Amino acid sequence: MSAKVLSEDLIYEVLSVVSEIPIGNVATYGQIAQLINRPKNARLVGKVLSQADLYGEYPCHRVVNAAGRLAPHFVQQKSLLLDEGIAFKDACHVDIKQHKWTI
DNA sequence: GGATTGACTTACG
DNA sequence: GCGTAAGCCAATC
Repeated sequence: MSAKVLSEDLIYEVLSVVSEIPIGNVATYGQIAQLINRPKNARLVGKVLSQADLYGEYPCHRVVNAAGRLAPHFVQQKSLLLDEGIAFKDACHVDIKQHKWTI
């Protein structure tokens, strides 16, 4: 297998999961962290996604935190989610109770 | 190689 | 629901 266990593998796994999030659903960082076999690396997921656009185009806007809040550095996220039919509770909170991605 | 930081999570008050 | 504290891990300085 690959000898790399750092960023490139992490990025590949994270983006692979993110790309599988169906339209109309959102996932949390912790959820993705578990899917890539790293239940404690929720923060790494966010850091990877911050650079994900440099590795390719992925629906990183479908990824929110456990409270359903949007990324503080990703203002366009709201528009992208609205375009996919995601319901918002507030300017910075999606209706995660309704749209949370079930594995 | 230690200290700091970060698109997080959970627990507690 | 919100602020604070603690926990975890990799990248960066």
